[in-house]
Amino acid sequence: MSTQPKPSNPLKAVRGTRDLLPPETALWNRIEQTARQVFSRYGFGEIRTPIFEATELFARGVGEETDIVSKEMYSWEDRARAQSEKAQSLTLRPENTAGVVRAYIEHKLGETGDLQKLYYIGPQFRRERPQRGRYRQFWQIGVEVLGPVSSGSESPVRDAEVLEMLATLLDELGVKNWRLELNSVGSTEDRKRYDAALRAALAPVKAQMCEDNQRRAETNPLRVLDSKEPADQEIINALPKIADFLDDSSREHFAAVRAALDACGVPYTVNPRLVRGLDYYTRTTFEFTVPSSSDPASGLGTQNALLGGGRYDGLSEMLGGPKAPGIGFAIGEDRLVLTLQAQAEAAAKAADESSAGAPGLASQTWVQIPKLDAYIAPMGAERNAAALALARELRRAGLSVEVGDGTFRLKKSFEAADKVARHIVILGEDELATNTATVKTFATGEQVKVARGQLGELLRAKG
RNA sequence: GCGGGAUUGGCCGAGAGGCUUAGGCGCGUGUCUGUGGCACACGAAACAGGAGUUCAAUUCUCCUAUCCCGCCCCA
Repeated sequence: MSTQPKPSNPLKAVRGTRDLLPPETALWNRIEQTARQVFSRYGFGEIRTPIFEATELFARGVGEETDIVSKEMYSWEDRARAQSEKAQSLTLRPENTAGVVRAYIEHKLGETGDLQKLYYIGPQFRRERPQRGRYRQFWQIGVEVLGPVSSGSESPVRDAEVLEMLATLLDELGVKNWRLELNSVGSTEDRKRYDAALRAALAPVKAQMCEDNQRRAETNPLRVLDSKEPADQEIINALPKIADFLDDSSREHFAAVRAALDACGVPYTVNPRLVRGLDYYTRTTFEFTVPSSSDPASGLGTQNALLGGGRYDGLSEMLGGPKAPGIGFAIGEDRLVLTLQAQAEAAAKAADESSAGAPGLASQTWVQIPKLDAYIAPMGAERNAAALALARELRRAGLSVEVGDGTFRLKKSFEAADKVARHIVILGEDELATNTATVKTFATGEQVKVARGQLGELLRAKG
C-alpha cells in the first residue's frame, strides 16, 4: 500500500486552469471585440489594473467575511525588499472592482469632477472547486461607473443605462433567452435593519429548516433567501421582504431605475430574493441568467448566472477614499462562451435534424473562420525562395496567404491548399521563366495563368 | 472543503479476468514526376498513474490525479 506522493505533472495545466486554442479563441476575440465596440458607444474607456494587489485591498473591499476572501484567494508573502522592511502579503485578484476603485482613489480621478466610465477585460483568480463554468483562472468583462456625487454617479439613470447596455450587448452577441433579475438591497443602514428583522423572523422557525439554512440563519441570514431547498420554500416565502425596509431615497431610486428600463423596453423580473455575495453592494443588484441545466440550450450547469453586478455607493470610502458612488458588473466570459457554444449547437441540431454529422466547428466557435485568399505551391524546393517572396508581395498588398513547400508532391499541395485557402497559386519552372503564376479556384475549378503583376488584383477580384 | 459518476490512439467510440484492444474520423505513404477533392492498398498511433487480489488484470479492489454532476458559493 505504498501510495506515492502526488506527482505534480509539469506538463499539465494546473487544476482549474486551461489552455484556449484556435479556433475557439476566435470566439473569445469576437466576444471581446463586440464588448469593446458596444462599451465605446456608451462612452466607456478601458482600464487595465495589475493582476495582483495588496491582500488588504480585497480584505477591506470585498469583505473579510465573504467566501472569496476567507477561503478562495491565492495569496503569498512577497519578499521583503530590504532588511528594514517586512514582507507584504499579495493576492491574485479575485475580482476587479476593488482594483478599479483603488486606481480611482490613487489617481485622484474624483478631483477631475468627471463621471468615470471604465471597462476591463481580464483574468481573475479564485481557488474554488472547478466545475463546468467555474475555473480557478477565469475571465471577466466588467464595467464600472463611478465619480463624485456632483458628476451624477448616484443617479438611477446610471443604473438603467448600464442595464440597458448589457441587454444590448447580449443581443448583439446573439445570446438567446437571457433574463434580467433585479432587486434593491437598500443602503447599508437599510440592510442592517433588514438583517435584524430576518434574524428575528428566523429564530422561531429555524429548527424546521435544513441544516444549511440553519447555519445560514446564524452566519448570514440574507443567504437563506438564496436557498433552493424545496422543503424550506414556504418558510422562506413568508420571511420579511427587503423592499419593506428600504428608506425613501432607496425606494425612489429603485422605482426610477425600473421606470427607465420600462421606457427603454428592457424586460426584467424583480426578484426580492436576489442577494449578492459581496459586502459592498448597495441599492440596485442584478443578475443576467440563461436557462439552466434542464435546458440543453444552456451550456451551464447550476452556474446559470452569466453576469452579476450592482451599485456600491460606499466602497470608495470603505477603502479610505472620497465619497464616490458607483455601479458596475462583471460578465463571466467563460460562461458566455459556454452559453454561445451550447446555443449554437442546439440551433445547428434543430436546423438539420436529419444529418447526424459530427459536431462541427459550430460547437467550438460558431464563428466562421474565413479561408485564406491563396495558397502558394512551389514546384520543387528550388522554387521555395521565390514562393516566399511572392507571398510577401501579396501579404503586403493585404491578402491572406499561406506558402507550401516545394518538396510536397502536387497532390499534397492541392490537399493542403484546399483545406485552408480559396485559391491555389502554382509556381513552377514555367511560371518563373515567364514571370507568371497559375491560379486555380477551388470553388469553380477554373484555372488561369496571369502575369505576376496582376496576381493580387485577380485574387481580389475573385474574392 | 463534502458527496456521486467517469477516464481506452490527435478526436469520437466498442469491448472482455487469459485469445490480436474493434470500428469511424483525422494523419502518413503508395497506386499518381505539373493538376487535388474520389477510390483502393499499406502504415503510425491508446487501456490516466500507482499499489493490491489472482496462475493470469486494461477488465475486480484500493489510493492518487484529472474531468463531469450535485452541495457550498460565485462570474
